Amino acid sequence: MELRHLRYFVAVAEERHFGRAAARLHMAQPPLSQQIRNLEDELGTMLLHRTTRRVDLTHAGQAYLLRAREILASVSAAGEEAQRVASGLEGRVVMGCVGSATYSLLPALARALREELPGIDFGFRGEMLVPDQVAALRAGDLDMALLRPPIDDTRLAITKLRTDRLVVALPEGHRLTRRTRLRIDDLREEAFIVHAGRGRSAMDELVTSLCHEAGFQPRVAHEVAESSTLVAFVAAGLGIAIAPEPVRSLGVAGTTYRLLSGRSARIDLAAGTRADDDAPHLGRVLSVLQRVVASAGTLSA
Amino acid sequence: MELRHLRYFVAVAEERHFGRAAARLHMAQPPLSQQIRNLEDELGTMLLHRTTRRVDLTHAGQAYLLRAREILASVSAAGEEAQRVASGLEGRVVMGCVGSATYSLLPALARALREELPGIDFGFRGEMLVPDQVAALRAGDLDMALLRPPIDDTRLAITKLRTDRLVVALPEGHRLTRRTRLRIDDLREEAFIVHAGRGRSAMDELVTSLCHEAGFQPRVAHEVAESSTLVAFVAAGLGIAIAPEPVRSLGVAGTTYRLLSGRSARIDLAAGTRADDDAPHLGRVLSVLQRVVASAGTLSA
DNA sequence: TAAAAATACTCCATAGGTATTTTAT
DNA sequence: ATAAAATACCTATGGAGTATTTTTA
Repeated sequence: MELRHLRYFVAVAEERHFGRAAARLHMAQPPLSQQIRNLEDELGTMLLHRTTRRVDLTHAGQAYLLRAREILASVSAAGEEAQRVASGLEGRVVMGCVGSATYSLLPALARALREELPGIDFGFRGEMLVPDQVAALRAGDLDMALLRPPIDDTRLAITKLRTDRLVVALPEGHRLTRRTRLRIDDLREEAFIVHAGRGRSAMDELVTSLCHEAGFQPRVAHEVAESSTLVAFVAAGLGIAIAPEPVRSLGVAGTTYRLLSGRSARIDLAAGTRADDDAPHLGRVLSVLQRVVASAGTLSA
Repeated sequence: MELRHLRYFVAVAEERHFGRAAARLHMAQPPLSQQIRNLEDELGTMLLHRTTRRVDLTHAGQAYLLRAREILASVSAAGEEAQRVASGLEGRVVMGCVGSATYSLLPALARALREELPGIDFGFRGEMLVPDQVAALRAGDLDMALLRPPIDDTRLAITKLRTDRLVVALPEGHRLTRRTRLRIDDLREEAFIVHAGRGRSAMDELVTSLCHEAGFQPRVAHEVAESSTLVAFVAAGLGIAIAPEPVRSLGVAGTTYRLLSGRSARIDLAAGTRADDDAPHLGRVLSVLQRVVASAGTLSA
């Protein structure tokens, strides 16, 4: 049994004439008759009812014609699908995102990806902490993660996407809101609200090191798991927080932001994948990602 | 592109080793490598990543493996389906039934058919009048009809199933209920409730001819479209009706039945199909039908 | 009797086999 | 050094062509 048999049978069934079917198949009539006979012998069932005047499908032949067409279409589709997979136009990506980019970047990214790579099936998980992203990537639960370096894991490939400035989130009416820019030293007496998870996040490490540089130990008032909670706590007057500039886009009432000065008051956004993951579509996803990241998700350069 | 290519690819993908795959396929390794290469050339996509130590699937290969397995399974399934169709184990039958057999015969028949011919897809339409059945058969809306002969249409094939006795349906307390058997002549003064539709039904023709034999014209009080309505009208005291014995199984409160004597007080039940319909499953359906009809649907021989 | 499918045969393209080389670990 | 795939070349099965016969409407 070969696809040839199906192609020949479909031709004869459609033409209802061996001669015309043979012409359509660019072959002579006798070998076509022979192949159809071989097919019927192999199936153990007559598919055609022949007279010299007319070729008719038997009931079995009618059923087989439907299936044969489906199979031939599947064979073509399978080849095309393989090509799309190879060229990175088809595939699945589950993408994780740190809290600070979840609300600003992820929606625009999801829209752009669905529009520009419609063949790729996306899953998104926002508000993830970096250590969880690393574990999920390695476990295969994520295929790509938008995270905050540094990442100390050689099994992951990290691509830097952009650098975000840092802002201080202040409750409305806070005394520091009178200033347009703040230095880290201005926060010496403040209560800090920080992220907490199963491990230290890059953002928290940075905040701690910035304070140490300025010669003080930050006073941690609350630990929260999500950026939205962080901002809500600030709005509630429970303390202040340092965050990447994109959290401004959360726009929670009662919170004001001020840029933090200093060369080191910056944090990178990067994309992480498994270093051994050579899925062809990841390259395409990454290039869309780089373009979207450059144009959206931050309010200034 | 032939099924051979898919079979070979599946074998190599599963064995992850050209040599073992070739052994499984009862062939030598070089022609197997050759065919896989031909497949990849035709698809324009690498499916396997070869080293001398390991054969791995590319991403395109992984996608293609799934499709190839599906296609090979479809090919087998298509052959088996064709055989089942040819042997009458698969197909579709829409079956019509006259009102007088709808409630007694049809449920038992449906159960038996679904049990004994699970591969066949059945549709049932009960309470049909014979002229409508004939038209529906010819239009292809029905494939088989349980009807009351005679049928005067050479394009239909009629198979007699059994002969039903006739009963008189009487309102409870009617004077004739004192007798155990009735002659047609006893009904001379009664008001008749008869079937009506787009044409005369066999049952009505028979009632009229029985009365004429007895020397009177039946007085028709009401015309109804369904057997259930007929019996309900009798129960309501609107008249009497003559019907095939199986209508007894309707069991409507307020109606009593008495057998009608006489050699001609009988009517056949038959199955009708299109004479040119040679669908293999019809024979199987018909034989189940004959067995069910013999054992059920009538209260006596 | 005429149109079309089935036979009978012939040929050659290519699937498959054998021997060997190349390659990556 | 070795296991395994690729290459080169050969063989032969069977798919396809040509000529003819058979069938039935």
